[in-house]
Amino acid sequence: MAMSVDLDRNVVLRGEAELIERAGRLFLARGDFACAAKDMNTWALPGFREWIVAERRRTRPMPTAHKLYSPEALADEESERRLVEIAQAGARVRICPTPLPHETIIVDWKIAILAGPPERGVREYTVVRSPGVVKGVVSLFRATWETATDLADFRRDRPPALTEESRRILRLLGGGLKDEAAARRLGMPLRTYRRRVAEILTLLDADSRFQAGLRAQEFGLIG
Amino acid sequence: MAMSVDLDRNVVLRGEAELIERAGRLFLARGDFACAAKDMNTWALPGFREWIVAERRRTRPMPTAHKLYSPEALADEESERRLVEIAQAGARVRICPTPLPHETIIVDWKIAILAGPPERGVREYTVVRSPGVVKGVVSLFRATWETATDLADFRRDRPPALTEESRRILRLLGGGLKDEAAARRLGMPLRTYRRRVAEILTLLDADSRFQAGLRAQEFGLIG
DNA sequence: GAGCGGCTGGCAGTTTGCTGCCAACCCGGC
DNA sequence: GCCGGGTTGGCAGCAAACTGCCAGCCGCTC
Repeated sequence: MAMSVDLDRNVVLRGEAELIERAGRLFLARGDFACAAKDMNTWALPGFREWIVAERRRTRPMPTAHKLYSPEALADEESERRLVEIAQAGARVRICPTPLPHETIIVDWKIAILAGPPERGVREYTVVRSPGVVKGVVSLFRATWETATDLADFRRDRPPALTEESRRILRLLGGGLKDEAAARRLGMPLRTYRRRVAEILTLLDADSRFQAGLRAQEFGLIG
Repeated sequence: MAMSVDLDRNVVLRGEAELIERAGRLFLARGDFACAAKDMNTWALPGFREWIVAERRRTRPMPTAHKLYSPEALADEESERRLVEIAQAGARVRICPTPLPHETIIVDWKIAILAGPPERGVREYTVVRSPGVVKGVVSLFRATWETATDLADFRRDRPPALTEESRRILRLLGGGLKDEAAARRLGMPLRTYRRRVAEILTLLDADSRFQAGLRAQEFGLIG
């Protein structure tokens, strides 16, 4: 009896497709949303994440999202930018220096989804509803959250990882070249060049090019 | 005999008005123009300098001007900016660490004007035409010129002296504020704010605000 | 092959920043 | 007071930079 209840409450799903099919609606919960992961290489299934984000944006009031990551989530330029954009979108993001499990998601502090490592390309997801287990997971999450540092603080004194291209752009900007000239020298259309510059500004938390120059020099990203 | 020749050739004039009246035309010589002074506080007579500059700009080809100053010429923001503008206008400017005489002007390497220190507010100018004396002055000038360092080099690793206002503007720029907001916070009209920013860019040898941010941080003008 | 998602790059409209012009003002000497 | 030179600040035109839009392309999976 008690066992069948547990079987019912804790479901094991294999692969993202099955997860979405069987538990997708969970992500639309009106309540809070917490998530811990070691990096940004998750939710590979195309389009689904965007769909969730769009749905959640519609909800009023927008539930707060708590995101906890290992520093690996800032390892490359693209990941870091995504993280920054998540934070700008209103999520509370923290970085935790200690290793995190592959992925843990908590919906409304009532349901937990624990993801295992990929096995032969397929990841295993355990949807946990048992109040006792969830409570444990939640308190673990909360404890880790408390010791973690805010994304903004963490990034304040740590230069972003930049691609070679970005560093080249920084050098051209530092040379005082106009966008037109810099783009030409890189053999790159103006529109793309400006996209790159805008992305770099995001990574540097800069609201203006002046500020970006400041940070770039501060982080020693030039000479 | 020889004495009267020398009297004729070396004229002593008192005060700038007399200098301009009796020797003003010398400054319009088509030939080269060299000048050594310890700072920029010279040629106080209003308008005259501008007149010379305008006249010389008309001459083709424009004679090269050699300007030699002590580091005091960069002591304050205004002097430094004027110096930079002189250099941008095509004059060759060098800074000489050793003390320079009050002021020495050489026209076309043929006539020298030596200015003494102000006595009771009036400065004494000696216009020298004797070839021997001029030759001596010229070779002195040339020797000093050779040991002096170019303005650009001198300024490269030396932060400009900034007023408190300029530093406040730098902080606002570093805060990522738009011109509109920054000007409002300083209680300053937009036009004036932008004038100040442009002046600061000149002092920092920056062609863009990004570059200015770079330099400002490099010189530690922010934190 | 078709379908899909993401990136690209041109266009155009907006914002932001830059600068010449000029009347108004301030401040010194006379 | 007057004058002359310098600074100021509004305006307007221009240059530079930012951004939304969207068609087209690339790489991927099915």
